[in-house]
Amino acid sequence: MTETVQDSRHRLIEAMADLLWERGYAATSPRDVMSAAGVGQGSLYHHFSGKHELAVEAMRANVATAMADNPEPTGDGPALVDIEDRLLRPRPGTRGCRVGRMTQDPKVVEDPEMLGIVSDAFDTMTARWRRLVTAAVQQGELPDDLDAQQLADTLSAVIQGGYVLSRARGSQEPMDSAVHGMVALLQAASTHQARPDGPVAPDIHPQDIHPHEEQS
Amino acid sequence: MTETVQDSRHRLIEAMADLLWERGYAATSPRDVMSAAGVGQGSLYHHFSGKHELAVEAMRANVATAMADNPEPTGDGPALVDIEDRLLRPRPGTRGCRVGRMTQDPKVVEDPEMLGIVSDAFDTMTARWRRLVTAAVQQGELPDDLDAQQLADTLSAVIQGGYVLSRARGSQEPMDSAVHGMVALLQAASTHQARPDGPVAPDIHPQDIHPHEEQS
DNA sequence: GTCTATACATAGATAGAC
DNA sequence: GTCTATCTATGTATAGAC
Repeated sequence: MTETVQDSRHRLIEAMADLLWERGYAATSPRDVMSAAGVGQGSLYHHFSGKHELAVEAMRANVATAMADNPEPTGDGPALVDIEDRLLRPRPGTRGCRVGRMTQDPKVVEDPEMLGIVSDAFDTMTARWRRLVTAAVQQGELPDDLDAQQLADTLSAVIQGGYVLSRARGSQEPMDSAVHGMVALLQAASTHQARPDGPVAPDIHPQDIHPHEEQS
Repeated sequence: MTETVQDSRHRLIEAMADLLWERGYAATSPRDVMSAAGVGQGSLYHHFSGKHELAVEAMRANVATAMADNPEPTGDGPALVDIEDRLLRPRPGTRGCRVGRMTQDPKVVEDPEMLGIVSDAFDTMTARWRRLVTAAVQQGELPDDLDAQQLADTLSAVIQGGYVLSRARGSQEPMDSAVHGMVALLQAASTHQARPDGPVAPDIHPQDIHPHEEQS
């Protein structure tokens, strides 16, 4: 709006977003945020009603970042390859997931507004997985008796669980191991045992294709 | 040791164990624990040096509970069935995992003693999964090019991620969906497409069978 | 808009009576 | 062994100067 575009406000949101990721909501104090943002007491309570309102803004920012890191698939190319690429995308195991982390904070889960942000984010992410699974089934790359919603939840869970394992061991290794195990299992389940290259003819019944129903 | 066997001490550990599960370490205050245990200030600091020492004891108790809920497999019967049974065991999705929950608490992860307890627990759990996978491969129920350690991490991750999804949505459903998706994928990957009943002859190379190397 | 000063509750632990 | 004060530091927010 103004010329300087409320620099302190942005700094506070960025700082809170990082601290939410690193320590969670309950363990982050207003003082921590102001210190990290390099602003005084007054700025926080001028721009926000308090810690809660600032955290809501910061949580939305973290969700936006997570979304951008795992965007809606383009849909050209074989879907199974898209699934594998998505699984193998680099992820900072020991730092944890910006969004999934929030689910362990009782203060977040008890708050409808904050929980809603997290819940919607997972709905969106799972929907992206589900469309990829549906496409892979339609392209004949996965057995057609697989339930797309279930497998989408499984794929989301592998990622989220990978973060938990990596934090428990203080190492990136379990995250990488878990996603590679999932890739191997998908390939084992694939009806096309070892497709060398080239696209696949969508030779199976084109039934359940719902390309856009993000969120709920 | 004594006759009354330190009732307050046990009550404190039980109360702390529940609160660690429900709220985590950082968000649980000594007062909360004493109140839940129904004891006064003095008891806690008589039996323990402070919150940290009590939490360590309580964390060990939670690990023991989690272990007992998912015991070392017996090893008779088809391993793939054991894997599926273990996946489908009832789990309180919205409450989260007593052990995995700890990994999101920076205070826990930064503390070598507490992190060690959690880390060892995951090592043990993953080792149980790994032996089941190895057995299933040997019995010819899963393709022998699967990496047992990787798939074990995947299985652990599905459980831990299921908890995260269930807490995000405030519903048991995603946990159940995720594990069912994993079961379906395992069946799709199974080299025995639909074995009606009866045991399986272990007709494949009996090579890599390491029955006992719990922990590290 | 941003700062410093202040206020009040809670976290975590200690002191000392019984 | 267990209790009730008590203590210091921090969390969270307000007041008011600039």
